[in-house]
Amino acid sequence: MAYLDRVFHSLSDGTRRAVIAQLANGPASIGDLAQCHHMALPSFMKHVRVLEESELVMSRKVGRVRMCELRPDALTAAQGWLEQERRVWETRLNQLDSFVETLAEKEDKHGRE
Amino acid sequence: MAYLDRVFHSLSDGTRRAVIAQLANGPASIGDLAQCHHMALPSFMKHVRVLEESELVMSRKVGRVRMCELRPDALTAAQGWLEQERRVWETRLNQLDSFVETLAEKEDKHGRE
DNA sequence: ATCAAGGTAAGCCATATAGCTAACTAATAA
DNA sequence: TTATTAGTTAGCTATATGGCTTACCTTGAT
Repeated sequence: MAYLDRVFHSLSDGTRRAVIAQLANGPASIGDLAQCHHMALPSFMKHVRVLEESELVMSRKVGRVRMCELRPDALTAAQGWLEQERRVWETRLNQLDSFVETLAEKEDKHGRE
Repeated sequence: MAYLDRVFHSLSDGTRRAVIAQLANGPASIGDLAQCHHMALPSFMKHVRVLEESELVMSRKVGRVRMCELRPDALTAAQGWLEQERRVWETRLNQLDSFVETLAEKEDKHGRE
């Protein structure tokens, strides 16, 4: 699976988006996260693994608890893709606009002849 | 499934992202899209359906061919979510920064005492 | 040294996904 | 009117997902 596939797949789950939102406010342990989403620990581990594989989150063990935190550049790839596509789209719309405008001008001239 | 779930899920597939990129350059029929991705028509229909259910794409039938086009506001929801999360994250970092700075100042003062 | 707590591994289950083929429908071209 | 073309529906397969439980391992507290 490609990198962007993993990123967007990570984001496609409400629980994982909530985790990201939560981690944006500071690190948390797996236990904390699981408890506050009313989910069994192993279930939550999977989410954390997905988030790590998409490089949105990183974690390390301190004693027997694993702390998770958001990666600094977490969302830039996704944002980058969206922005680029939007730019292409808007550029095309502008071109269409001016094309239609040109047409209208010609129509106009034609009308006046 | 929630709206954002659907949107990000749509974007989590390379083929669908390619379709979006393609449609940003103008409308296309299902047949066109399928052919240019070397895929059977019915397989492609599923992708188009997913894209429509996530409100990224709309389509209508003209004669016997179905034309697909990007929705004007397609990517704004996804962009919005990303931007907001990023803002939260950066705000927190700034606060941390100034907190550390304050600490450093106090340390400094303390040192001079 | 022992026990509790937090995490991890393994494996079960129901559902969803991404692809396919084959059969059907509806619009167009000959 | 008959073929051809473009979509569509139905159904198959293999794999992935999101949840669970149960058993195990490590670390920290008593």
